[in-house]
Amino acid sequence: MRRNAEPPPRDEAELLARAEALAGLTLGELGGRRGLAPPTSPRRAKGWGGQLLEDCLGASAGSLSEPDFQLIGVELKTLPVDPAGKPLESTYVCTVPLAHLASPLWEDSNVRRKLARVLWFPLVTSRGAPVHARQLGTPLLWSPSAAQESRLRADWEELMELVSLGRAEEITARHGTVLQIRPKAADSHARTWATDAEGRRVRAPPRGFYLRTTFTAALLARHYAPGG
Amino acid sequence: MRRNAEPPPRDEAELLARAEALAGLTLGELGGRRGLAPPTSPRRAKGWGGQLLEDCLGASAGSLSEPDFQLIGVELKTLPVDPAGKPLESTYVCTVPLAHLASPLWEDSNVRRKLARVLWFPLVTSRGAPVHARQLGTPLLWSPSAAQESRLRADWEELMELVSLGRAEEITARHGTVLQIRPKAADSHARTWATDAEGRRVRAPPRGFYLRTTFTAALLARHYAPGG
DNA sequence: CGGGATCCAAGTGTGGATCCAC
DNA sequence: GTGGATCCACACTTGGATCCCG
Repeated sequence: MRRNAEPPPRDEAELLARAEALAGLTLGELGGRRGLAPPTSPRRAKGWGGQLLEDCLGASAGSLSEPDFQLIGVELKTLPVDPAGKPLESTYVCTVPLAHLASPLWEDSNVRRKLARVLWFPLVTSRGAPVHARQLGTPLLWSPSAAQESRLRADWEELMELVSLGRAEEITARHGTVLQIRPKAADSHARTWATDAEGRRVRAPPRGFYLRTTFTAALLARHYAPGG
Repeated sequence: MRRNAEPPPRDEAELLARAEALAGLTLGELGGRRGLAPPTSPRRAKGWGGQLLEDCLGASAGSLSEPDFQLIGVELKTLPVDPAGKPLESTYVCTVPLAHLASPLWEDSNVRRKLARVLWFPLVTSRGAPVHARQLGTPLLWSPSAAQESRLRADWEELMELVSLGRAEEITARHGTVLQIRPKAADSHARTWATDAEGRRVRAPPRGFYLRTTFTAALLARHYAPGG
């Protein structure tokens, strides 16, 4: 990837215009424009669509801990949906900081920063259909409503309190109503540095924050539903 | 590399025996034993000989900040020499910690740890000869004499005092009588984190500690010279 | 159905050093 | 001669996510 990437968009209007121009294309067609063939196995296609879109829309290359579109502060997220528009998967947000004991503030959190402004790109994914047939829907430029941010914040504070106490091991994907914590690693053997309840540096599985499908489903529904 | 590496030696005697059995071989012959052909361009061969030898002698794979032979606490260093046995290059020891302000102690330094016990392997390198013709000399298991350690320590303390003051930028390869600091990076654009004179985190070129050739020449001479 | 497990690409850092222009 | 610049391999990390079995 990162071959012949587009220049960064200068403002949200330009980004949205570019994005809307891609609606309706399949990943096969989009890849063809850049001379790239989608992986044939779905397992090997994880992330491929998202990175292809980044190139096509001019996201800054490999920006670390920066929004995908740094200049204008927008994060790009593809969202696999079924033909009815219902999200099929949870959405990864960012890694969970397991090594810092100090109880952090929502205002300073990566979750809040990442979700402050998002360009959602639905990707219509039919069960059993090949990767190249996945089809881009209509993109949506979004910021959390007050109610949405409250829910995110409540979950985040509850989860991070456990993390700050060195009790991250107790957290499962069942915690959190809209935001959850799940493994985020190459495999279950991966380890990163964490702080345990006694303040010692220990090895623990890396984790990530994810948005539940109920949250992204509601978000899409508010914009695309008849009368929404 | 790391293909079919040998098991680690159990003690210094076993390591030295294995090493001595390789004396006289060329890199071409040694690589042939493992089915590996030396790079044809000298530029692309940097480090190749050293890593090949690690495999042949059973060094622990990719051990980070650990001696090459962890079990027995020995570091392996190849040393390019001319046909008369005189070192052709300085010897890289370890990276310079640029980010920590606290003035460190020689006793805790990586330089001291790395050089506490070294298996030196001369590699006879004739000017203009191809990589495969470089020939292993007689290995030497070494620890610093009291006088050698005093010199290393004096240089290290002088250099690290400047580093601790955030004045690493003032250091050139001209400092130090036996130990020097030089760039250690993919290229001159590389940057790592450092602390400046005002205590701010800044970007700076990565540096390494190197032994001057005068030091390694004297070290070899003491063992191999007639009457040494 | 969804919680736990996994997959790819690319950037970064470290360890192995020697190259080469001035 | 040698100070500054460079070269390769590989582990690790992060960012992009979706897979898939119980």
